[in-house]
Amino acid sequence: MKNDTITLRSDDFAKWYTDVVRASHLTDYSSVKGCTIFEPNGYALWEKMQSVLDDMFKRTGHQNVYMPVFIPENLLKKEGELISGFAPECAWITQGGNEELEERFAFRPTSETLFSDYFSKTVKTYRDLPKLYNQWCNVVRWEKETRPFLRSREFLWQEGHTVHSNQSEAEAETHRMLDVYKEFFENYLAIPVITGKKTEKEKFAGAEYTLTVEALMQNGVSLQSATSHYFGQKFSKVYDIKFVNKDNQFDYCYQTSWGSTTRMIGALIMVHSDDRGLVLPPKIAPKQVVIIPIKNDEKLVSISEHIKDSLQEKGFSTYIDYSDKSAGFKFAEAEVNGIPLRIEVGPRDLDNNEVTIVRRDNLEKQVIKLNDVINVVTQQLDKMQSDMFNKALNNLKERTYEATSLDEVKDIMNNKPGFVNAHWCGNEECELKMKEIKGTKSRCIIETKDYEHEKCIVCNKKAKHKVVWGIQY
RNA sequence: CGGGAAGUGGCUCAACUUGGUAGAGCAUUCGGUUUGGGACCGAGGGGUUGCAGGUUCAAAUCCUGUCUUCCCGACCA
Repeated sequence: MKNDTITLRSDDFAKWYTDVVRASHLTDYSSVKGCTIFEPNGYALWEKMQSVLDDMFKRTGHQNVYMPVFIPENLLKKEGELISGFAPECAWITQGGNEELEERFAFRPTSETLFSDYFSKTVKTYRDLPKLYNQWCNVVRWEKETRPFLRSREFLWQEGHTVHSNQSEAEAETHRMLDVYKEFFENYLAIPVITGKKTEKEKFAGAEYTLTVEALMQNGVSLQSATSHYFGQKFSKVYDIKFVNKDNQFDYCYQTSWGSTTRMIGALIMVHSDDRGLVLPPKIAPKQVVIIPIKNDEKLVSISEHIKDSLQEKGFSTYIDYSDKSAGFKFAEAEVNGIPLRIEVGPRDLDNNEVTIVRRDNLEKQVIKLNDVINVVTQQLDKMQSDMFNKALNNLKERTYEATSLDEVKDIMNNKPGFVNAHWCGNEECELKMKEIKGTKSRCIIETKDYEHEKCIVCNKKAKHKVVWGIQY
């Protein structure tokens, strides 16, 4: 009998998603709405993502810091756009011990204000610049509707905050970090993405502009997966981040921020997983290989251990399932947990000096010689990584459309939703009109000149942009 | 925040309509046999029915409130 039954993707995608999250023991619910417990499997996955990203940040010259969780109301409110964007979802601390606080504190929903306040104290001269900081932390946003990883009241993330002496350097940083995210998504998470600028309506509160990484889920719904913002001097003027430039003049800094969250775990699930549970790309799977002795037999176990040692020596994260469950149970469990490769060590194969190796993504079985284990594992993990990317890329291509009328968009979104490329005049009313079609929103602006002789898909007036549209999670 | 559904041992659910000693399967523990797709036999343990209040001789069951989860919309990573 099965422990956890997973709803079929085709029956109910949303239900399937939460079933996979639970069945693979990534998270469990806590008693506070929208706050989940990261179970060992889920936290290991986050740690792996952190370590890869952190390494990429370090290689691009960033340093980690840590800011407090509390933001005094005054500090938060200095920048008007930011507070109007975040005020509705702030959690406030009003009491300390038994004393009512004179000024309430927000639990950080994002830390621009804290970083800006800090920069205003520490940046004095152009020689102090740039400052390239990042912090790993939790943030709180009091969401009304919640869903594991995709939308929760507390979530884990990384937020980079940088200050520069000039605009071009800051803008270059904004683009550079977008590229870092893109590389991370494509090379590690095996998720093809589109990138571009958000429209005014969709940009981050307080940013001059927002660059975004957008991914497409198996069901054609799009997910904003990471963002990089250019602030110009907006915050530096409000928070007084001044420095003396080379000409001995005061100038305000140019700032950026960029972030990615545990939502990426949700993307990973919705892009790759299947009706049996989690499917993880090898480069991000905390455990890459599981060895399953078919019987609890001394010889099988010692060979399993030998295989494990040699794989670990080569840097593959490997473990043996020693439990005395039946073989079938262990297979199923490895599958629901998304272990990329499984090696079955059983007496039948062993008589021929062979083992069976099974890939999680396509469930293909291969009987191989013991001597070939390392080669085949190396090869198959590599192949699996690129196969998963290509499969996701095919879905993306299949679901990318060009449209010139609202009827076409309606047709697409009702039948096989995805990314719809269409021209747009730049007016918010037309964005809102698109939203009436199953909540279709602009994902990002495509950098192209091809709008020049085109008309807005909604109002038929002269187009200003070509935009990717999609239904969002 | 609107519309719908649901909360009963760890999990999936039954009993609720018509109030009257809370039940099953799976999981778990012990013993044994097993082990190539979620094993089998035997014996145990585990629940003040989400929480709070009300109605009643009596509440899992009826009423009110509240919290949490799921699905669908409006808002955001």
